[in-house]
Amino acid sequence: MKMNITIKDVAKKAGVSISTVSRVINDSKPVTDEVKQKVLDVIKETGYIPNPLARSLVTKKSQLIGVIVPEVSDSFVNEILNGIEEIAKMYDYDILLANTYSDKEQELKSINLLRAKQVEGIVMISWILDEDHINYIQNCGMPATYISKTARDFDIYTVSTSNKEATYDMTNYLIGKGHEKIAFVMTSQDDTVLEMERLSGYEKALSENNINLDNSLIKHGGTTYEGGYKSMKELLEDGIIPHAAFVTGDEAAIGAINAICDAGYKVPEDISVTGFNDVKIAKMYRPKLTTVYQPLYDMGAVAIRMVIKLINKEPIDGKKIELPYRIIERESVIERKK
Amino acid sequence: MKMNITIKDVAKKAGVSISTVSRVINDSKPVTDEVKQKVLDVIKETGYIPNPLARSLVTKKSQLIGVIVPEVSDSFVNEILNGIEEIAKMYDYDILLANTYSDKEQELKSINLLRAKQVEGIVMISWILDEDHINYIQNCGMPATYISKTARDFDIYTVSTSNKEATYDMTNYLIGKGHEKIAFVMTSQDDTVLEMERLSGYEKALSENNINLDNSLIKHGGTTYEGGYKSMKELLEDGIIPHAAFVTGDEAAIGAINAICDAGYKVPEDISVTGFNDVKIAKMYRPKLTTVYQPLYDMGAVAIRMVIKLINKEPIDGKKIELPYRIIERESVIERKK
DNA sequence: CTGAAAGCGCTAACAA
DNA sequence: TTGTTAGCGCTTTCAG
Repeated sequence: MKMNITIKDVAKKAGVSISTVSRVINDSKPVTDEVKQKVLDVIKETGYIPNPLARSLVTKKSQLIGVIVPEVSDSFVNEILNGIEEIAKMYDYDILLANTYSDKEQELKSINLLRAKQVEGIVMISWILDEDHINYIQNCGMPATYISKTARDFDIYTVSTSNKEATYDMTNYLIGKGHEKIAFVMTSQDDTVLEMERLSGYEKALSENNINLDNSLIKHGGTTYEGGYKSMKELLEDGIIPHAAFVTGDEAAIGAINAICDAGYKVPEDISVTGFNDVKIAKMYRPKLTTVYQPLYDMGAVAIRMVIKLINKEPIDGKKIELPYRIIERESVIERKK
Repeated sequence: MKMNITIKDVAKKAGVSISTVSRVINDSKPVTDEVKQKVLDVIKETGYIPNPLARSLVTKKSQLIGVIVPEVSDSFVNEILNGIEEIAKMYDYDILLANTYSDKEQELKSINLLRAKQVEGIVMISWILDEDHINYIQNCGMPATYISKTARDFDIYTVSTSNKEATYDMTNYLIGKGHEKIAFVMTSQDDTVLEMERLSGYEKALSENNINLDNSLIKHGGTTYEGGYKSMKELLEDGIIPHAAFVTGDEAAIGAINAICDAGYKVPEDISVTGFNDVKIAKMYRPKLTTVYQPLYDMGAVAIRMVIKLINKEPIDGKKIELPYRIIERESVIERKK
């Protein structure tokens, strides 16, 4: 368990040159079996580990990928992170993590910071994406993927699920269950693209079923627990009692359910509620949450795989990857009695 | 936004030697204001960023700290991670994350892997700690802190909260509420130290109140949601209906509550339940969970700060840091009617 | 197949 | 105060 054994030490001890040692550890060039074995023995004996810093310096490959996230403790984020981490390790990459707390400044700064740290690529998760982000990502001079619920219209690599369709489907599902007055609690105001995609899915389903759009049913509360709670509370306090609430985030949905319960109503008996993402807690909460399943782990896996491919200049089929979603029926929605 | 500008380029452009440039970027040695300004200008103009790899190679400081965790998506873990990340950044360190999925092999391997990656120190979170871990940590040749719910008796740096006392207090609290038949659902069998500490706290409280220890009330189900659910289900199916259940983990506690509800009992009316950790979900679930608060963020912050101090050979007061805990009374425990 | 030597970008003596 | 130079540990020509 010593340190500081260098390639030199190994070379000397094995009676060969350092280039030969280098060749065997990378098997980059042919080496006689005999010599090879000898070197291998010495390596094992001394416990030599090549210094990746020195290696990176010459190869210009740091084996590092930067991951920018709003917050590790967000369940949407950390389930994705699991996928990122595992695949990265599989390809011998390490992850440099940057928490931004959804601060745009921080997000932009992180890109530079990570680049300075010599990462070879970047995976970014962010709730909100505007032109500054796009510019930064496009000009950062290295492979970058953006994991999002949206961003289909920007010319950057993204992995996502189809929001418009998912929102449309879920709204339809709710309508199919007899609900007409459907509250829609979504991300905060500033996220224009996601906003539009989701809203259009919601509106489309409504109009196809000849239900008038009622703007007072739409809330921009954000996707946090608190946001969901507050939005629903406001709705109820304004005397608006929807048949169902479609909350575009599981934690927010649970916040909404709690707000409903605190106001003396019952879920799903009085008001049905659905979430989005199918995060761990969706199964743990009671009533179990009916929600839109997204393959979070896979989204992370695909995104990191994409940057690795980009780094290695492997062919990629398309800049946009959309992963499938599906509605998971659990207990928070029931048929409305008319 | 170009790359590949090196210290040489800056030196040439500023008409000085590279050492002078090095001096101004590190302000390690005095440089004439005039020259300094000139260099600074060129740096700004070219957008030069020093290559940390090259720097690390010579200074032997990678500015990297390895963090070994069972799983990022565990809420106990990621709330700690927030603290680690933030403080690390504050001291200009980056985090190399290693997920182990609680596999001992992986944990041990990760220590070596991270060392190979030239991290200057390690923070490790692990549910279970045995002598192999201790040996590895002690012999890894670099500063390491262990964040745990236990490990007071090992000669390594740890940050934790006092388990025995917390368990004792919570048990007493439950007894004070009139509960006598108190189920105790804890970590899985193999975690001897934590096991002992917690059990002894539980037993102490019981015996001081003249309540006989009933081993059939003790379950080693682990701290996952599933573990808690299963343990409680088994208990109930064995015809054991406790007055209260003390589950040493919030997610597991919620699992237990669900098992109780699924069996047709009510929480807290029929059975009171408490958790441990006060993780985010404890406030989100209904009934809100009565639990033992632990300063998770602070635990991470303290641990990483400790490692950084160790790296810089700053003085440290004691190898063991115990952070305060406290019982948070919410809704999952009520007074037992006799 | 193997070794010598150059150099990755930087810091840190050592001179000047 | 500044420049020159020798490495840090490694990979990679280039000869042999």
